[in-house]
Amino acid sequence: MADKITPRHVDYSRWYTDVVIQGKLADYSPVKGAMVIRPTGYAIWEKIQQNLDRMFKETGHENAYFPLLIPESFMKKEAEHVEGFSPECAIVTIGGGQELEEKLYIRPTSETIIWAMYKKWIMSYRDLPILINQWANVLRWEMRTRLFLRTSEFLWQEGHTAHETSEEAEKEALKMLNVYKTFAEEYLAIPVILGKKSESEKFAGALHTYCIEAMMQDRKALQAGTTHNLGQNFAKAFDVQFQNRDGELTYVWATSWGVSTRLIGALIMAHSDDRGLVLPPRMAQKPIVIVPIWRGDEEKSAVLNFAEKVLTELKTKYKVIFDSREQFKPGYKFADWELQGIPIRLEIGPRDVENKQAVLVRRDTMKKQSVDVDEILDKVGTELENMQIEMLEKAKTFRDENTHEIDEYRKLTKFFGGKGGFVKSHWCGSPECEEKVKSDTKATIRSIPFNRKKEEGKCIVCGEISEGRVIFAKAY
RNA sequence: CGGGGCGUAGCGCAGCCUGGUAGCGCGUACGGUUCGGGAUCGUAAGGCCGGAGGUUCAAAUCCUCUCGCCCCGACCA
Repeated sequence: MADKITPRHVDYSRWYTDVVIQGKLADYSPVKGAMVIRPTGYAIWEKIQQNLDRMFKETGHENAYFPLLIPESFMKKEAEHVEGFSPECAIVTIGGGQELEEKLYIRPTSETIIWAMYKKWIMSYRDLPILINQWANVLRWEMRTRLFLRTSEFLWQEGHTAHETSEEAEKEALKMLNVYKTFAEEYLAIPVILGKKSESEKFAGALHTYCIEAMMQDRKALQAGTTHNLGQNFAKAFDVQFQNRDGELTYVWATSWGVSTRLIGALIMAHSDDRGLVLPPRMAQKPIVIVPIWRGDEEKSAVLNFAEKVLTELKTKYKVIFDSREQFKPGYKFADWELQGIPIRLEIGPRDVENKQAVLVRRDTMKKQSVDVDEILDKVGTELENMQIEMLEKAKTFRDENTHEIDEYRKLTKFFGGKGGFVKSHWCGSPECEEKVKSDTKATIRSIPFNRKKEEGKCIVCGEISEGRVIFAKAY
């Protein structure tokens, strides 16, 4: 605990790891590439789950659970899918001491097993739509892993829907993208750009992949969530046909969509500072900590008495941490809770008891103010709301300040050789031009934004006609 | 898979070159003084020196093999 966090400007990557480890969010496990999510970190995941789950249900989805193990033959049915995922799969070959007749893949994603089941369940248009979500763990054998951002096993939710028409599937993919956007902005306080992925970046087996893309404090992009219009690819691979309203047999239209524990990494990298985690109030399981301060027994009882009254009042509305640990001095406690991102700290010492006040400190701004205990409930409420809003604003300002329109290739390569950020440039749509930028700068097309201006331009690489700008950035 | 680094107390490390009683800091436990920004003093507990084999009177240290982890690249949510 005495360890200091490496400041962001010294080493961003070490800073991130320090925040995660010292904030007790996660720890390295004995299994390579897999991490342990500790209670403080898991509480954030639970917040993500609670809110998204509610939003999924409000949009008509229901939860189900499919098996962890997928028969090898299923994995091989959709050509692009196999190619995309096979290299990063772990495979079970022995069960009960016996070599298995058919190998079982540990799911890297569940499209295949789910569509095998949908074949059984879908006969008629009357069986549609199916709107199922599952909360699960998946495994992808990654070469290089980073806490939360890329671990071989991770937790996520995956929605898998089946529809009568192409239009309906497209609508669903966009609807869920908007659910993700709302969640990212209103809860995580991370502004996101909605858009479509280029061919090379889309999901293996999808027609289109949509994404919400966010900027981290090192100006790199992080894909925070994706939704896919799978077209009829999986229905064809698994032969899922239904009798439509005209009595004809047709293939089902599909979507899938997911967000993962990576969102916790995004949350950390978007807001935290050199003191540690900064949580938007809505993501804090316990948004308030009270730190009583005293000298000697006499003060101790007076302070604790007073502080407990404040606690009782706040508890009517919030979950509150009351830190009366004897073995630590106040300064230590301040640092400790700052590390864990608690949005509001209330310091209560002898002076405050005398004035019937408490010192309120906001984690994001670190600004202190004295608050009368009579109005403390209101004041805390206002500050929590303000903090939620201001954190989003701050992140948005940062992103906009680091987003630039660039029209010359030389400037583009120079930009990514420097401090980087988001670049809006014209692109003709060819994979070759996209690839050239990638090999020259390591930046990729993160998004073809929905809201881009219709604008005649010339591709920044080849000079061919382009109808709008796309976003280039280095990404996690 | 390529490059680099490292395995010694819970954590971070020194000791290894030049073999000879395993050490430091932090943390932990107990006691005292402290308490408005990471306190301090005292006492104590805590080790198959990653594993196997070899050399030697003697190995954390020398030799061989092996296992694992971390960081940087190519791949990926």
